Amino acid sequence: VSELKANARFRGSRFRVKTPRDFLLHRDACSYGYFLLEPNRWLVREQVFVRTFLLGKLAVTARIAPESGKRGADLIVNCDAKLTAAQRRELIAQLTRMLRLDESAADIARFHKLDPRWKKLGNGRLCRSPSFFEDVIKTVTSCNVTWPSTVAMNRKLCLLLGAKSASGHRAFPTAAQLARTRPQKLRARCSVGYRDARIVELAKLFHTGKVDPAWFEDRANSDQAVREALLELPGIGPYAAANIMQLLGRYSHIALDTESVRHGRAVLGFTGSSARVMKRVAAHFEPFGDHKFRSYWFELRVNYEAKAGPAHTWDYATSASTFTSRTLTKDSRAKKPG
DNA sequence: GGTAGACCTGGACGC
DNA sequence: GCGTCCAGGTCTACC
Repeated sequence: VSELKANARFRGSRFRVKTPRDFLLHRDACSYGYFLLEPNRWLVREQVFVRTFLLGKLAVTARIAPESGKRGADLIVNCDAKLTAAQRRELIAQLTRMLRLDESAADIARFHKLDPRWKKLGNGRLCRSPSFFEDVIKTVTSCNVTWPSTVAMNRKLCLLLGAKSASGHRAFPTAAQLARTRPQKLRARCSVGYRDARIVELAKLFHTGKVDPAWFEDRANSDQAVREALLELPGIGPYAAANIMQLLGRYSHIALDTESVRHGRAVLGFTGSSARVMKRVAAHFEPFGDHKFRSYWFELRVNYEAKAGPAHTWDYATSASTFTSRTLTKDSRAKKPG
């Protein structure tokens, strides 16, 4: 019954989107933890991705499902509103960025040539946000907190500021919206703590054009230049910069954090201080060169999935509690599911 | 250049 | 139910 009701709300525009020949929605959408963060929803039972997009001023919720279970199947998109041709193009552009549909099978094959461990499964694409801005804010909400807090911050940000679609879902706040929000309000209503001023400051930098997403997305700029520019931003340190770089499709740096240390000790068998283990983890992935983040990330995921099941069986409702309980490790709380 | 401590929130734990 | 402890990355001050 609930499924029927859900479908009834998505009787707006319906269209199909081409995917690369190796693409699988359940694998490539659930490839990085951001698929569990609002306004993204992964419906485990239906294996459908739901997300509210902002198209100009219109918030539109879309249900995205593969036409079949085969690799490279078209995606069928059902919206809760009628879209103009321009709005449809914009939604497809955002979906393309999010699911990395512009990363071809040949691009993924280059990664597999360097690290053949993931060739059979086809792992390569890492899910991200429809915009650079959302990726930056989501990264800030993942710093210095455990996963349930990151989930809560994103949920509350959408609830407080996100535009509402016809089916009642919320979009992610825009830079303009966050830029005119008082930090104290963010802290009180969204549980962002001391990140309040940093989030508003970041939003102002984007809103005023002092941060130009096009510059960061431009492949002509070197990884080093992009990294240095990211480190100039408030709330962005070495971990956040490396994470945002991988979200930009630049995999030459590993986002080293406490999970890296846990992995170094538990899986790679490294010993010594945290700083020493971290250095050894960095050295361990050095042979993977410009693809090292992906090698690192998919290696981490092997452990997550061994303990919590395949990522496409993780849903929003249970992920927060799942990843805070001690089901993943005996001696540490898992922080960032992938 | 390296390091210690403050910054917040929420889960775990002991009582 | 309450209080305490702890995890988590960035930033600033200090050596």
